[in-house]
Amino acid sequence: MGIIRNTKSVKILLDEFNNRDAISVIELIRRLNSKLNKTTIYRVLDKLEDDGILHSFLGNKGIKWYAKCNDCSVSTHNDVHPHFQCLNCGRMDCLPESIDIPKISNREIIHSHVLIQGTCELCL
Amino acid sequence: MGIIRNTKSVKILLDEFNNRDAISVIELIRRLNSKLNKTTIYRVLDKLEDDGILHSFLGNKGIKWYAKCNDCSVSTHNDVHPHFQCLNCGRMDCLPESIDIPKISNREIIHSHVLIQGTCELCL
DNA sequence: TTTATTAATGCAACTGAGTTTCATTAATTT
DNA sequence: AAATTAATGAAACTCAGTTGCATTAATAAA
Repeated sequence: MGIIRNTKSVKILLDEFNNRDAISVIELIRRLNSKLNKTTIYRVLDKLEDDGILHSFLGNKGIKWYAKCNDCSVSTHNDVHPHFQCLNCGRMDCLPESIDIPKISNREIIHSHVLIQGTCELCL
Repeated sequence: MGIIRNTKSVKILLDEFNNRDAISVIELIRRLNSKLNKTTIYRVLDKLEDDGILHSFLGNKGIKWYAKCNDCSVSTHNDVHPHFQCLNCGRMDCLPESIDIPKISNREIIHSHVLIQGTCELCL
C-alpha cells in the first residue's frame, strides 16, 4: 500500500528528485532536516517505492539510495540497469546501459542489482 | 597490510570456510561467539581480504559477507562473478557465471558488484 | 460547512551492524 | 630467556534505520 493522501511531505520529497538522478536517504535527511522528520522521510520514500514512483538500492557501505523510476521497466527480461557510484565524490547515477543477467540453472531469479564503482566524468 | 602472525583466530575463521561457500559476518559472530570476540572477527576477516584469501561483498540489507577467493581473478576484463542470495533461506553462493560489465563512456570503472536474488535450488 | 475518521507526522527511544580505544596477551625476533 | 610488537578482548561508541505512541491534518461522511 503506497501513498493515500496528498501531503506536503510527499511534495517536498518529490521536489528533491527534480535536479539530481539519485539521492541517498542520508543526504535527504541532511537537506530536509528543518522541514521533515527523518522517520517521515523513510516512510514516504518507502511508499513512493511501493507506488513505483521511486526505486531504491544500496550504495557504498550499504547506504540506501533512491532514484526516480524513469524507464524502469519491470524487467520483462533478465535485464538490469546498473547504478554507478563515484568513489571520489560519492555521486550516484542510474546508467542507461542494460546489463544482461544470464539465467541460472536450478535457481529462480527474482531481481538483480548491479553497482559499478569508479570515477565519474566530473572527477576524471 | 594483511596477516603477519599465525594465530588461532586465523585458523578458526578459515576453518569456517571449508564447508560453506559464503558466510555473513553476523553468522560468523553467532557461531564463534564462545571462541572469538566480534572485533577480532571483523579484523581478521579484513586482513584475510587484504591478503586476497577472502573477498567481501554486501548482501540483503547491506549485511557484509565473505567468501573464499577460489578463481577470483583480479578481473583483467570487465567481468564480475555474481553472488546469488536466496530470499527464502538466506543462503548465499558465489556463482561461476561471468557477468559482462560494458565500458561506460567518460567514466573509469574500478570495480563492480552483482547481486542476484531469488530462490535457490534447495528452496525451489 | 461542520464533524468524524483515520492516514500521516513528529518525537523519543530503540536496534543492531560495524568501529574505536586501550589495556592485556601471545607470536615472533633478538 | 628477554624484548618487541602484532593480535586480542572488552567496553563504549557511532550511525543508519526502525518502532511505539501521542498528536496533527487530509479526506470522507453527515
